[in-house]
Amino acid sequence: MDDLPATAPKRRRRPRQGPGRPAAGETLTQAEIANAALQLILAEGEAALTMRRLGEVLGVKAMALYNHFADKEAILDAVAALALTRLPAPPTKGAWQTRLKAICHGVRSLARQQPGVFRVAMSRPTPPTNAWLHIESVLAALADGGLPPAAQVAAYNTLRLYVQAFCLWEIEAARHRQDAEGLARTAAPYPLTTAALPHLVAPDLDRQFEAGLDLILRGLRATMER
Amino acid sequence: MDDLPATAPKRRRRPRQGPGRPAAGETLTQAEIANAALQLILAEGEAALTMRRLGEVLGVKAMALYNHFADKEAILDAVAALALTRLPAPPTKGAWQTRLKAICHGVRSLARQQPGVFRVAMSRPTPPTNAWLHIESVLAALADGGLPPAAQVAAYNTLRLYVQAFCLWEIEAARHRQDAEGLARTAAPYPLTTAALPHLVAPDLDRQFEAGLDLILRGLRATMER
DNA sequence: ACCTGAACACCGTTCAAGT
DNA sequence: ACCTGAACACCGTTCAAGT
Repeated sequence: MDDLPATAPKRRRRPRQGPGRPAAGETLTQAEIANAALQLILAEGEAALTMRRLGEVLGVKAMALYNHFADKEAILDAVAALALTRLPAPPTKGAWQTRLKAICHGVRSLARQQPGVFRVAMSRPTPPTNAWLHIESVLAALADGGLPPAAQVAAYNTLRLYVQAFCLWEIEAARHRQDAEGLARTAAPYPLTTAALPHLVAPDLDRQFEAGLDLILRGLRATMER
Repeated sequence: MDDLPATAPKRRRRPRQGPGRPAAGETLTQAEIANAALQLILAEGEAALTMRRLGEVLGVKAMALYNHFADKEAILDAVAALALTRLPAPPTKGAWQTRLKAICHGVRSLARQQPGVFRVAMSRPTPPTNAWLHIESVLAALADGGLPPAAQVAAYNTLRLYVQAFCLWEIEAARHRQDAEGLARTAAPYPLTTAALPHLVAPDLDRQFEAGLDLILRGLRATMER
């Protein structure tokens, strides 16, 4: 065994390891941290994203992170902004209905690919500024349909709220197995619920997503025709 | 000063204090705990609901709660079930559209009255069994509109997801002031977004809720007529 | 049967100290 | 300028002990 010199070789440079680390300079950057946080959620889930664990992944103590972000909330905001980056570029050609559908499907597929990241992104009180690009594309489709600004926003919000809520629901449903038998028992007093129970307890999520989207788009078309 | 006897007067009976405590027996009950939890959220917000704090409100140590509930999650489930109790009884007469609207408005007003409780209720992975009553009333309205079970469920879910997401959004919006000026700057490159910005940044929430509801109901009517 | 004390294994964050 | 060690004020939960 070697005995260490009085001034032990202090590794100032953090070890480069793990997929979360991009080609790194000598010092931590915000982008590096946000990226590692996203990868951590991707690999181990939201609960794994703690300051100590994130520091560990980056080869640094938790407290070092506070030199680059005000607090954990700020890191989550950065993750949300990063997640939006993964959305496909909004379509620019085609009928307004098909463009809207494409945008919504893009959101859903992102949610399915990165459920934990999606949940984090949705939990942010204010959307990241790079969301404007996608909002613009929705408003553009609605404007093509002939809606004035106020109605564009109302329709945008309706669509957005439905899609977001659906995706969060789908993620949650994937986590929890339902006790179909138990539910049937408690629903017994309600005839219509009982009749519809198979669809309630084991919905075809692809169909459901499409049906909700179609409902809203049909409502939109009816509004425009009037 | 008195010196205490070896067997100090141990107060077995918890003090009766605070609005969270119903007329109480000698021992804790599940209903008592769930009620106190709901009142605590109502009075001090979701963050205040910790096992220690809840015990304190009930005049008991945190660990005593584990005699009545498996864990904190189970308490939150009980709170969710309790919250549903506050929903108005579903309407039984009137056109199916007006009945659906009344149900949705009932949910929204509950959310506005008890935002913290509503958030907790919405965060539960599985809805409480006393939700069937309200589901039945929605399905009944949709059945009156002529929809078969599968379509009833699709429409129910669309409506439910929109209403829930809207209410959570409204609660969140009430919490966070937006920096309108900063948003205008970041949105500058996007003409339609900029044009619609007043509606985006300071939406008329009453109008928005109604517009979304109308959109979905109009879509439903169009579906039925076909 | 129900409640308590002490402890465990965590959190996010502050602050003074090091280089 | 950036990172660290130690500490603070919390969490939910377990477990043995008391009555």
